[in-house]
Amino acid sequence: MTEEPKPGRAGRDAAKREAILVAATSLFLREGYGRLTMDRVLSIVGGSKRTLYRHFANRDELFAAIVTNVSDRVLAALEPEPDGGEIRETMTSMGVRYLDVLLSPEGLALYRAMVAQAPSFPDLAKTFFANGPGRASGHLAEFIESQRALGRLQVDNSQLAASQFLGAVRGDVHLAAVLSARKPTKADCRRSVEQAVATFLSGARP
Amino acid sequence: MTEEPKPGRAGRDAAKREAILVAATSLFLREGYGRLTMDRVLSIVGGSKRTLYRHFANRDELFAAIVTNVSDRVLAALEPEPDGGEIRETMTSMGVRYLDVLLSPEGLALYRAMVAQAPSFPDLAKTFFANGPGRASGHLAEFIESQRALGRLQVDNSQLAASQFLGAVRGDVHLAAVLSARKPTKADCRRSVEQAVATFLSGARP
DNA sequence: GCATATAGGTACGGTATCGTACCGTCGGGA
DNA sequence: TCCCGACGGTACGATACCGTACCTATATGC
Repeated sequence: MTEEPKPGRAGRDAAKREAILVAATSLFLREGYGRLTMDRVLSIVGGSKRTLYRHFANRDELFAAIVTNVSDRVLAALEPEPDGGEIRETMTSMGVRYLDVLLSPEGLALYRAMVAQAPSFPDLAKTFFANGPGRASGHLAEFIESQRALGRLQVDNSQLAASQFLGAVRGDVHLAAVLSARKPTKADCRRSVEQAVATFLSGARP
Repeated sequence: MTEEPKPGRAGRDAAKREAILVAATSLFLREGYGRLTMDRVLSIVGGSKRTLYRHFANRDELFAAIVTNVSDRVLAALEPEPDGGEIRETMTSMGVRYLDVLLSPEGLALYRAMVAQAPSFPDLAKTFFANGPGRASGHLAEFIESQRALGRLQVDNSQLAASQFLGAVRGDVHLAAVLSARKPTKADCRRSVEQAVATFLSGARP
C-alpha cells in the first residue's frame, strides 16, 4: 500500500487506476455485479472511456480486478491470529470471525457475485474458493491437527472435521442472510458458534 | 398432474402454457437465468410473442413460474419418508438425500439463481428458503424433537441442532460444487454424511 | 358452413450497454 | 521551449433484449 502520491506520469497512472477500482468496487458492493456498468463507473469516477478502457481492457477484466481487490481485503480477516489459549476458546473465536466475515456486506456481495458468475469465470471462482472457504478450512484443519498431535483431540480426518465444523457454524444463518437480506443478530451468531463448538468437542475430545 | 390432453380451448391453452414452461425451465437449467431471454424461449417452443406474453405477462413472472416449477419438483425429494429405523440410519438417509438434491443439476441451478436474484426477488427468495433449506431443517428438527421426547436424544435446541447438522453435511462439498462445477463423488458425499452423523450422535446421545 | 376469438409470424419502438472513434486540451520530460 | 503521449468529453456503431402492434391463418363453437 504505497500511499504517497507519486508525482510523474506513472504515479498519476496508478492513482487513476486506483480511483477507478475504488469507485467500481464501491458500486459493486452497493448494487452487485449485475448493475455494474462501465458507464456508471465512469459517472462516479469521472474521466473518459478511453482512460477507463486503458486501465481495464473490458468489463470482465474490471470484474476480476474488483474480486481480487475485495477478496484480499475481506479474506485477510480470516488469517489465524497467534493462538495460545484453550481449544474451546480458539475455535469459538475462529468461528465468530468466520461468521463475521461471511455476513459482512463485503462478504455477502462477494459470495453472491461468485456464486452467480462462477460458470462465466471458472478460474476466478476456483481462486476465490481456494483463498476463501478453502483456506479457512485449511487453517482450522492445521490447528486441529496440531492439537491432535498433542493428544488433546481425537479425529480421523482433520480436514473433513474442519470443513464440517465451519459448515455447522454457517448452519442456516448464512443462507438466510444471503437470501433475505435479513442480517442475523450478533447473539444469533454467538449461539450458533457456541453450539457448534460444543458439538465438535463432544465428539473430538479423547 | 392431469396428463390427459384435454380437447377444447382450455386444454390447448393449458398445454401451451405447459410447453412454454417446460422449454423455459430446460433453458434455465442449462444456461442459467442470465441467458434466459423471451426470444430464446420462443425459438425453442415456437409460437408467437403474443402467445408467450398472454401466459406470462413479463419476464419476471416467467422466472417466478420457473422457480416454483423447479422448486416443487426438486424439493419434493426432501420430504421425509416414513421412518421407523434407527436414529443413525434415519439421519444418514436424510443427509444423503439432502446432499443429492443440493448437488443435482436442478438443485445447483436453482441455488445459483436464487442467490444471484434474491435482491431483485425478495419474496421469491423467502419462499424458496422456507420451502427448501428451511423445511428440510424443520423436518429434521421434528424428528430430533420426537427422539428427544422418547429420551433417545439429548439436545438443547432441536432447530439449531438440525440446521447445524445439515450445515455440517454440506461442509465444503456444496460450495465447491457451486463454484467449480466439479461434482464430488458419491463416496465423498457418503463420507461427509457419515462423519456428520457420528459427530452429531456423539454429542446428542444421552 | 360461418363468425369470432385466438395463435402464429414478424416488424418495430424503445432502451441499455459494450467498446471504438474523433478531437481538442493539458502536462511532464528532453 | 516544444513535443508527444495521455486525458476528458462525447458521439457513434453494434448488439441484445423487452414488450407492443399489426396482419393473416386457423380452429372452435354455433
